[in-house]
Amino acid sequence: MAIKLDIEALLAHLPLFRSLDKTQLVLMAQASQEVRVAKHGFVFHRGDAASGLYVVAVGGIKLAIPSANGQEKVIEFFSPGQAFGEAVMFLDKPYMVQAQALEDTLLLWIDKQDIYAAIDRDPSFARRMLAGLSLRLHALVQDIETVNLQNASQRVISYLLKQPREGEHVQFPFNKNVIASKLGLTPETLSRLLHQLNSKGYIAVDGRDVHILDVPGMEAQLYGR
Amino acid sequence: MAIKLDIEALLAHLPLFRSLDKTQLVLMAQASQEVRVAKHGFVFHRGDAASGLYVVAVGGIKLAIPSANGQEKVIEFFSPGQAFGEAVMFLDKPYMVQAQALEDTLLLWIDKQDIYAAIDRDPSFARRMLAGLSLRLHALVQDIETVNLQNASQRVISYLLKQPREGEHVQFPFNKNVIASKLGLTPETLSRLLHQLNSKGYIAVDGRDVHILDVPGMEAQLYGR
DNA sequence: CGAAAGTTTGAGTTGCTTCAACCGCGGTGG
DNA sequence: CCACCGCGGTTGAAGCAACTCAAACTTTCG
Repeated sequence: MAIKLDIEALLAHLPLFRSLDKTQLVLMAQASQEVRVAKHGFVFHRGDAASGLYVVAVGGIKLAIPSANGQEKVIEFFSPGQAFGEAVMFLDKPYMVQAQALEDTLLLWIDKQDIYAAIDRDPSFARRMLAGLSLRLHALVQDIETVNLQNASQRVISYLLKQPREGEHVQFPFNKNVIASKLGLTPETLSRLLHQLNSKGYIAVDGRDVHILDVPGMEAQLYGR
Repeated sequence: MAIKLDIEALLAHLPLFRSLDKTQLVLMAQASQEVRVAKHGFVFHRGDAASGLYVVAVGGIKLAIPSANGQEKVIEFFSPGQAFGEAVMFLDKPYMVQAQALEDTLLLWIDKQDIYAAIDRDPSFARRMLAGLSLRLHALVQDIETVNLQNASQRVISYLLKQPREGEHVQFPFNKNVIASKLGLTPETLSRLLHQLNSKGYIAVDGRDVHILDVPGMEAQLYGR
């Protein structure tokens, strides 16, 4: 974990900061702090006070809602270049989710005040921020849609089809039990459904590797039956 | 539906516009247009292009995701003073939800460009906008929590406890039908659960009127068992 | 190489839905 | 004025999709 990084360069190609000019970028870079979190380590817990936002530089983060009985519901994943924790920052509420590292992760942390300053200096930064939040909102609404309007099999199918794929090849980025939670399923159910889609000839499963064989057939499942 | 309204005064006490000074308020009022929608009428459908935001002046609106088989999943309700449609405005995507009037409703519509202009003129307006979106996001995450982590009975209980109540009295603002959809239940299940909570002595149901009798007992249901 | 974590498979259970019938009430037209 | 319709709501019975529990198998990693 001894990575030396050029914060300014890193920030420069984040969507969020792309509109900033050189001067502001330098200010932002100065304002940000490195945070290192080991795999399975927590960035924050539910109930913690929010005083800034995080940007993933290296690694991966999952946001989840913890439940009483040790369960958790995964809300979203964040990979390098993505920001999280911005939403709560603008409210004066504590986090209602927890953030946990899926692998050894390097984050940048930027204080609320510095973000506010950037908003005041540059309206187009405010717009980017607004667009970012809107995107997040959009994704959540989609999640609500899948959980409420689609059955287990359809959820798996739409997840697979939504994954970025090279050719017909897709790979699960994390443990299946984390994916299952994101989809609102138990790991057992996910396993069974993958097996089922496999034997129906829609996909070919091999561990975390999946080959999508019949896109039209799968899409048909999302509407018919 | 022949209400004459003072747009400026109306806007003035919306949280969103509260920070605007007199000059800007006038600009905003000039930019906004009245839109009238009869009960059950649609403000927009899924797939429509979004080019501005709406503020409820009189009446009530529900946002919902339509599904193939004529079902729909209710996402949120909006009452006078609340704004909706802002999120999609910042993205260049069509609406993924539909907005329908729950009663005869009067809306104000403000064009995207005018909102952008206000953001550019006044950073504190941008902040309010950000806070508004964050709040929306927060609510959605809570919904995801209830749907995924609580059973049907707990969902009804938390809904009842969340409703604004005068003394111990609560009233369903709409058809139980619509409430059920918001909670991710069928109307039948909602009816049965209300009956059940009634006979257990937690509440007293009379049509749309509910008396909350045993708050501690209900809260206990959210954790235990 | 061994322990721990992740995954699959099987069997049994259940919470909620579905389907269907029925009730009560408000509106409407004959 | 009353019969009728239609809609929102309730109640009952039956079904099923997904979960729970449990055990075996596989991969990961110290």
